[in-house]
Amino acid sequence: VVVLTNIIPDADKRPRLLGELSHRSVRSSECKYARGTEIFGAEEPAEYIYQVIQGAVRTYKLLSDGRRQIGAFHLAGDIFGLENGNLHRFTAEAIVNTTARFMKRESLERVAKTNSAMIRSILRMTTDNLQHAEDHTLLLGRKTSVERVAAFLVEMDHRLTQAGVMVLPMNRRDIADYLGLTLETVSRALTVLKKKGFLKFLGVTQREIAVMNPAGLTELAEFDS
Amino acid sequence: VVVLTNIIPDADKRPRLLGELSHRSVRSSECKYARGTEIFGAEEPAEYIYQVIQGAVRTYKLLSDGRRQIGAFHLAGDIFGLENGNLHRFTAEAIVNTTARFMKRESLERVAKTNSAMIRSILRMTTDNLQHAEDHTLLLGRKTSVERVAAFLVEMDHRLTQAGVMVLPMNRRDIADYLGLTLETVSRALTVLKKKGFLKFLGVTQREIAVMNPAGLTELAEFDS
DNA sequence: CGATGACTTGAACGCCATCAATCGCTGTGG
DNA sequence: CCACAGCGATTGATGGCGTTCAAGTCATCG
Repeated sequence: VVVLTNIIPDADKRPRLLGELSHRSVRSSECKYARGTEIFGAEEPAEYIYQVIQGAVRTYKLLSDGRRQIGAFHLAGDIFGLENGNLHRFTAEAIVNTTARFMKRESLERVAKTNSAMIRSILRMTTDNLQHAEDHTLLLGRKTSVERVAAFLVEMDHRLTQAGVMVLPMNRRDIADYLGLTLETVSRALTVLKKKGFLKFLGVTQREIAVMNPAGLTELAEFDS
Repeated sequence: VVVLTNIIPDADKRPRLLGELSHRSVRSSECKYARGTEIFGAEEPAEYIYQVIQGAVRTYKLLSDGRRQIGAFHLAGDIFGLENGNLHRFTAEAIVNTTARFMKRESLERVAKTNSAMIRSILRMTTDNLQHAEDHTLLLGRKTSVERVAAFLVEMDHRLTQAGVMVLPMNRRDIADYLGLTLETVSRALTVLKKKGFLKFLGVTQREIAVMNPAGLTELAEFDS
């Protein structure tokens, strides 16, 4: 499944891609994953950390009977698979055909031992993940279905809208498993928002969405306080 | 509300209390909070970080209409209020009369600038918080009411059972707001677990609980994979 | 074209929320 | 000392939101 397509011997020469993590002594490689394939599994040794170059990734946990909770979607530029223990706590899968860069966690830790800027970067990313997870607990614990979908749209709007249109890489089931709902409920909530005039479907696929009323959507999403 | 009771000029002399955070140049103080009082509010500047010496603390977020989601309970020894941004993301309140130690965040950061062991400690604590939040999203997104209450009991059993009995510091509403339920549903779930013989109420208050069947409870709680 | 997958929509059900009554314990004041 | 208010908790009755089950549409692909 994993096809190595390129070896980049010196990450430092392509500074923008891994952002703060770039460091001359950390080597990284690129790799393509077909739609639907696993990148790493929960409880596997966390040998690498990853950055999405192009495409989209979901990270999730499963219960024994198959119930799934997606913790986050990772889009171009996002880092995922960063663990502090030795094992991955989520399974990661490509949502669409995806290119990811990866680097040995070991190398990162070796650098972090002596380079406090690197530790800071890792801390910063961990904190960002924490903040996202905390906001998500409020959503999952206390928001209604329409509020959840509105919050999802606001989040995705920020992350992938270009020229007034966002093209969702994930299907309704993924959205549902991210929001703690069923795909039918997600669909109904989208219909409600469409009827309110907050959004429009553009293409034939129902995944190209234009937000008509960002303020209304944000208010509905019931963010903090 | 905040009553300063003690100034400890050199944290290093009491190494066990602040654990990994102990450092000779970080000064900390102690303080008592009466049951129900606020320790810090969401969106306030994060001037201090705290450790529970005795008692219990809840940290939560609110929606505009009063819906509340408790993110975590903090018991003796737990650190809370650690932020990487400049503002607190939760409100913190004492659940019962509580003694907490606190120290200037600024001092901590000053030490962290040159002391990589300190950054590591902070990273470790942040990671622990992240892991807890991630497990909690699975619970809130996908578990049934009885599974949630069972998971809560397993968690609390580990953290505060002594001599086979745990004495919960929080009331049913707090538990409900932690689990994304109502207090009535929590009460009914506890009744179900009692009737199954998994637990017993001991005192007159319904907050002293003995777990009769930890394995059964853990299975019901539906932890990962 | 038939098969398949993604999505929507409808109908019925069920879990949990809501509303309400009751119980027991605690503390307070007559 | 006891009546009574107040709080925490349980229990019951009812209702509603989201789930489940099912049908149907549309686009894609063999």
